[in-house]
Amino acid sequence: MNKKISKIYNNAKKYFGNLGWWPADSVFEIIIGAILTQNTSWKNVEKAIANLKEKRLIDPVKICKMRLTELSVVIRPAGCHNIKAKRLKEISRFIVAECAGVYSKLQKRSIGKLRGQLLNVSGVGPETADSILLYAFGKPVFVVDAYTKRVFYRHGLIQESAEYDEIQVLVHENFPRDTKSLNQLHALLVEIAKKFCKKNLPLCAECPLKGLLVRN
DNA sequence: CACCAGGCAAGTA
DNA sequence: TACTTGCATGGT
Repeated sequence: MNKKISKIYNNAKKYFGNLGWWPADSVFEIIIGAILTQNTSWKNVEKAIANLKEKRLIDPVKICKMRLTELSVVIRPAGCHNIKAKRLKEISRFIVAECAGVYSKLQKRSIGKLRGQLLNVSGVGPETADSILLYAFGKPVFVVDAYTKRVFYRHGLIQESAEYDEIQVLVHENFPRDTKSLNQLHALLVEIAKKFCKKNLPLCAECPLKGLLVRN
């Protein structure tokens, strides 16, 4: 077990403390958020979710029945609203078909099976699938995103060309495989990246991980 | 392979 | 003030 990821985790945690990520009122709200946040900042997603809540639309059956154009208007602040409206209907159809809103039915399935099924839904790629597995279903899965990739690259853990699955395997093999730790690790990496590891800029001198740095 | 869909915050000139 | 950048996925 390479200890580097745990060191990143410990240093970042000293700096940011416990982050307690992805608060939401329901499993389905998390699933919606996972779709809406694709290529989009969370601020914009919050506005779209607020619109959905106001109209009592955090409900897979209602989203299935709605007209695409109507849904599109409600989620507009999240960007790519026409595409994402389609994707919300796709994932809603999956939820209704597979569990009719009884999420414990899905939760009982293995990570491998559920991940495969989620990836089979149009508009759900690896990051979205893993976000749903971790945050909605509490499965011990690491979510790779642009921020975590950048932090790992700047600390010499991966090549710039490293692909999603490779990065995920690296974490799964070198970090405790439990839901709370993986949730916390992802949240910490995002905060580190935003504050100290910005794109196209040298690493900040104040970065709490700088002692672990091997390049840049 | 490159480009597009679309919004908004945050950063920079 | 006005321009630029970041940001997952699938279709063209």
